[in-house]
Amino acid sequence: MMEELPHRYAPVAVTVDVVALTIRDRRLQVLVAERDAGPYAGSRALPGGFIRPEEELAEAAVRELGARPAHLEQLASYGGPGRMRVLSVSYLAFVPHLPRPRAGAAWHPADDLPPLASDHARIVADGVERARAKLEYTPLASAFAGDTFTISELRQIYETVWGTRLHPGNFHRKVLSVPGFVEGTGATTRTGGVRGGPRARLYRAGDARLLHPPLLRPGSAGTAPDRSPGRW
Amino acid sequence: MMEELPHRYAPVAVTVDVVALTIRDRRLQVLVAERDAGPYAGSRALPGGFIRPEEELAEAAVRELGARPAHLEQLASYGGPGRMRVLSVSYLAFVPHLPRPRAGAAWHPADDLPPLASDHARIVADGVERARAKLEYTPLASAFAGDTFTISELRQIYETVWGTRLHPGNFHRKVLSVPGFVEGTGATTRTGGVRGGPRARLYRAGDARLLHPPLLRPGSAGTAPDRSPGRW
DNA sequence: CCAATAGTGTCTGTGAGACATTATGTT
DNA sequence: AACATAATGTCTCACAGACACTATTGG
Repeated sequence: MMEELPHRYAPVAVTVDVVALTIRDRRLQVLVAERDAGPYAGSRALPGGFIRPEEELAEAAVRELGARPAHLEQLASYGGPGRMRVLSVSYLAFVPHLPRPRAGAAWHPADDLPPLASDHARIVADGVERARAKLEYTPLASAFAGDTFTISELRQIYETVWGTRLHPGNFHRKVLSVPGFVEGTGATTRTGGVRGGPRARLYRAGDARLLHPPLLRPGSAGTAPDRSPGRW
Repeated sequence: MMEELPHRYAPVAVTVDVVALTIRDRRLQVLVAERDAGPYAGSRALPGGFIRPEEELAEAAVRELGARPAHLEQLASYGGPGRMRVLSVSYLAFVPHLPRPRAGAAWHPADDLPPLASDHARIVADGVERARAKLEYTPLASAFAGDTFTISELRQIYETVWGTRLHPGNFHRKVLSVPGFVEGTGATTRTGGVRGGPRARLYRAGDARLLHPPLLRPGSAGTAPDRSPGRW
């Protein structure tokens, strides 16, 4: 079925902006691009750009990111007259390791960002909060890790994204008790920790897509998933 | 700063489509509009239309809905080449009572919808799932009720949206134990239930915006095989 | 009287968190 | 030797769910 192009309505320019998160130096970091042209030239902004006629929204996000993330999901759309007829569809991406960012882009700590164009700072805040909530009830923390990882490495991911310390023993038992969260590889690390300790067992991501029961953020007051983008 | 209109990029037509939910006849119902013009004339679709230059996205959603909902939040955006350069930003609305739908629109049970245009059936599915999740950790169930309501009425809302039966006694105690969920009015219903029983106390929505601890859906918890014979 | 409902009490299993313990590594 | 870490065990508290029970209303 073909939808006729409604040219009698004022057209809108649609961009895709990506909140790409990784963990580097034990900090949650966001990919920030330098704008080399346009009215915001010289300033910084999220990686993004105008969508092309033949591509899906998610494809545009991957193209603007310049790499295939371990996880990608839509965040929200931001429009309104304050944006001069530019509608931004934002995406959240989890990127493992430290891929070298494409030219003109650099990682910045999520809690120490430079000034960003438009309302991108708010988009980042929405993305970080979404990421924190996602770790509670999905196994996506492993999207920040390599193919195999130890329970301690997984715990560090949680601690970094949530900004809290977690009890190592309880975390260990909890992760292994959730079906499908991780599965053992039979292997262990080649050496103990930097400061000693036995070799840790290596795990890979399991096949669960949701965690039952979830790993709840400590500090009982406070955390609830907020999937609603924008108050209106 | 002014953002220059990037006319060198192919423009896109942006619509806002609303998944409006209410509870009628103890069923979750969705507002469906008749399309009176355009390529889908005669078919049904979600209430929606093209955004206007001077309005916010949420304003457009309220305008297309034709009424101010008790709750409104953005759902997601749907684009891609399969939609012929029409990008749809969808919204989820909770509507209390049974306001008379505007001309050309009618309520349909969410689990028995007529064929809808484009991918609107999927948008409805996304909206219903979002609504179910929202009831778990927000007090928004009261958005389906009147100004005051009984605990039983609140429970019926949960049962209808979730499609499950809930234990009356446990639900009662749970709701009253969550701070800020409901607050008593001091009044009671004028009569008992249709089939008897004492007069129920009336409550109004409290000031909490999040429920902690949340009301979890039964069935989602408990990975172990269901050992309880009595199913509520 | 009978049935249905409002509201409360009580018990139990589960799980989170605090803390302890043992084994195994590194410096 | 000293210490950090991996992994597991134990205890307690909170809470969800099952179940019981009383009081109050309509038919």
